[in-house]
Amino acid sequence: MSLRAVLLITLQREPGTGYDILQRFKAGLAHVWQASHQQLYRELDRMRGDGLLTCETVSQDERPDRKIYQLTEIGLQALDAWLAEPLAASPVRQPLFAKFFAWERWPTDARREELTTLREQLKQRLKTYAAIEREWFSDPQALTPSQRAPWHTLRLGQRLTETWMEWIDEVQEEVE
Amino acid sequence: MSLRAVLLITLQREPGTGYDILQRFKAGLAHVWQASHQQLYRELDRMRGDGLLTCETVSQDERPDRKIYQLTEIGLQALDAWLAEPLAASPVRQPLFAKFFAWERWPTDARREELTTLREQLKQRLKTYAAIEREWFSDPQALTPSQRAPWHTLRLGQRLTETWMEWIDEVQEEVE
DNA sequence: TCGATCATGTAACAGGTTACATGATTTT
DNA sequence: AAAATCATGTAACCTGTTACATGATCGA
Repeated sequence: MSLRAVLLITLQREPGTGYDILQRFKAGLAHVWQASHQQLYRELDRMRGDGLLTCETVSQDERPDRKIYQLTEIGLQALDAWLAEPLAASPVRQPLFAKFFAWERWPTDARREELTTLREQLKQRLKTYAAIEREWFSDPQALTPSQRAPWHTLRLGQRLTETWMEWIDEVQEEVE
Repeated sequence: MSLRAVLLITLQREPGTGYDILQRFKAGLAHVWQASHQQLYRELDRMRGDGLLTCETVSQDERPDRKIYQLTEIGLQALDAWLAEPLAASPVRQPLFAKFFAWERWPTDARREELTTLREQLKQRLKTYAAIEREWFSDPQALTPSQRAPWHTLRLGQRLTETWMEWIDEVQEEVE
């Protein structure tokens, strides 16, 4: 259901195509949701079938058609129902932690590479977040409450990432 | 693959039944992995079919049979292969963040309840972590490296949970 | 000329959830 | 008398991943 809800939210803000939404996931929603294009196209078609969206096909010269999706009244109601319902707690799944439970069998080289690579990815993630912050939230004090709310999520994303990075540094320092 | 790897690790430490593993997930591995009993029984049977595990059925009076699973040589090799291979970055999926992007449509009551409930769950999680720490890692200084490694994962679990809780407090303070 | 971007999909498979099912024993 | 614990499963379904497919334009 959550992918569906995320699609309802982004299309409620602004109608768009599957491709457009993919770009939003990469740009302004990188800390919120990721999905493959296959998943998006399939889910958008299902949502249209369920009456949550309408689809308008726009022909373009020299380019594939664009299928622009837009919320219906039913879609809006589904969104409101989802917002009213508290989320279930998300299950814990940390495959990296599992490796620490097999410490004796985990070769030192592999461990070093694993942690270094992860640290790089997290650093990259922080860069992405900083770019989003510059682009959308350059002056946090000047934001209206409904603009400030998404900004909070970005801040948490940053802090969680920082917490991870600090931990990696500590672990590496201790075992090297 | 990750569930399979977690099963390999826990069975390598000590053979056991699906039910046993479920208890380990609740007790000492609560910050690492969660899975339902259905998933465990299905996966254990598949792993036996793939030659990663052997299964010994032990009859008990007055109780259902216990099926004790144990790693085979092939299972050990599969574990080593998994440890050597770096993990793929885990996809970002934060349905709660999505709600913040629909701030205007998110009723105040629902939001308050959502955050309060989540905070309670996180607090509960910290209690669970504290219990694990008391039980398994009561004297961190005295641990051998291979005992200390899992302890590190518990510490990160705690810090991430604390980061979340601090953020909830800040958000609630700002909007109330 | 090669890779990236624009723009859409189908099909098979893997992983996870929910519902249903059984039945004795122990604890409250 | 009711609920939790012990111990196993089947079946249907939903969600996410991987592989395959098409085809034009634009910049290096």
